[in-house]
Amino acid sequence: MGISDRKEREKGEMKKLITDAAMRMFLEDGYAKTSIRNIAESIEYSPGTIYLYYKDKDELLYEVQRQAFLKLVSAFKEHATSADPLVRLSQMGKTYVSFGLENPELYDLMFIIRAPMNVDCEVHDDNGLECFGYLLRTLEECMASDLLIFKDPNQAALQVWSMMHGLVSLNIRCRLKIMLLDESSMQLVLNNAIDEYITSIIK
Amino acid sequence: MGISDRKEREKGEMKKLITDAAMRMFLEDGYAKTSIRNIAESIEYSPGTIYLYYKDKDELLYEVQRQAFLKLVSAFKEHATSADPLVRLSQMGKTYVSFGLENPELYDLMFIIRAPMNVDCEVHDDNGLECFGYLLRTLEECMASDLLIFKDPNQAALQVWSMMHGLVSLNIRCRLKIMLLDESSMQLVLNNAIDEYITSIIK
DNA sequence: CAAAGTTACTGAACACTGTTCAGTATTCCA
DNA sequence: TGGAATACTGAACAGTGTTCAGTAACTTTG
Repeated sequence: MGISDRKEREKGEMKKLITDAAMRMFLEDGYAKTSIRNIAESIEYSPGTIYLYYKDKDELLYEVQRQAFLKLVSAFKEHATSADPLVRLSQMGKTYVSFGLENPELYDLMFIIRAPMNVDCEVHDDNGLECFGYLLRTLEECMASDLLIFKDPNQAALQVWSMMHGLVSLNIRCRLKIMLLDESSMQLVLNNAIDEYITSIIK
Repeated sequence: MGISDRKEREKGEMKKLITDAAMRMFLEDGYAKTSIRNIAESIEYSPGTIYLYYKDKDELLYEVQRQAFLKLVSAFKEHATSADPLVRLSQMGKTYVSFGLENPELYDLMFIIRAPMNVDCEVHDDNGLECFGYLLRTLEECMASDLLIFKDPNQAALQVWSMMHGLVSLNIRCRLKIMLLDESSMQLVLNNAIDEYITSIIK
């Protein structure tokens, strides 16, 4: 049956058409300001059509999230490659923070917003699991050589991630304006914070 | 003129009536799920009336934010009172995280959400300045006795705050579900993280 | 005390939002 | 070629923040 194969393929292409448009518009204007009608208009379909491929706006978000986490993993694979796990940890921190500052809308939908329509706090597949695993393995490698102050790799991951997420999210939400830094020195201050933090957790 | 005095007073009372209702409903259902119509209904006025006292929904948010920061300051003043600045720092960390976990919707509107209607990243008065000052003074006191590893109090505040905010906000947004902890052990893990972190920044 | 002026409030209306679904047009298979 | 399956539409529903002409109550003035 070549026809049902083609149908399958076309369905996939349509889903991709939608998520690509969604990704583009989420990146540009953010999740909240992008409406289903806008997405439909940009791909020249009616609003109803999108619901034939995605259950609701949240499901569209999860799909874009999935791709966003792939992007983050790629960034890690590109910039956090040192054989030395301590150096790699530092590279990961800087990669993570840069990723957040360079893609604020993407970071937003990955880690900050809550999808407003449905019930919160569901686990969404393996979104981010690979990223977390990447961090966990690096920390385990560090701790195998007794290089860090932590007792438990999960505790370590929690703390490192919290620090990096704190830096990025407070910055994205402009809560650091309270410190009266100009934008140019911000990147410097953040990098300094990462370095200082990594130093402080080394035994 | 006693009449204009009364008018002034009545205007204040009306504003308080509105913000009290808003605070109650934001706390219960969150900012996004609370509509102007709901607030109006709960105080038995028409939706338009609210706009005679507050420019828009954001201004209502800022007012509630102001009160929320007062609450946080009170919590500090109640639970972070040790004369020893190091102990006080630890108390502040635990108070901050508890505050976040016990009032997630309040924490949300203070530090996480972005008001969706208007332009972002404006500085909103002195919201949170007192809280930040409280932290800064404690850190300065610690550093005056050369107790911490930091070089600059502002850098110190940035890092401490980022860590605490990271812990709370990742938890509130359920991103720590990836670590597969049950809810009861979460508070323990977080407290442990705070202790470990404070220890790691002591010289 | 009554008329005029001021103020407080209303609720319909506007332009949006996510979502649904009866109806239509197209494609597929017998 | 006719009937079934599929793909898509766009109007409609219930909700949102916000505005504003119109009304009702209160205050000041003649």
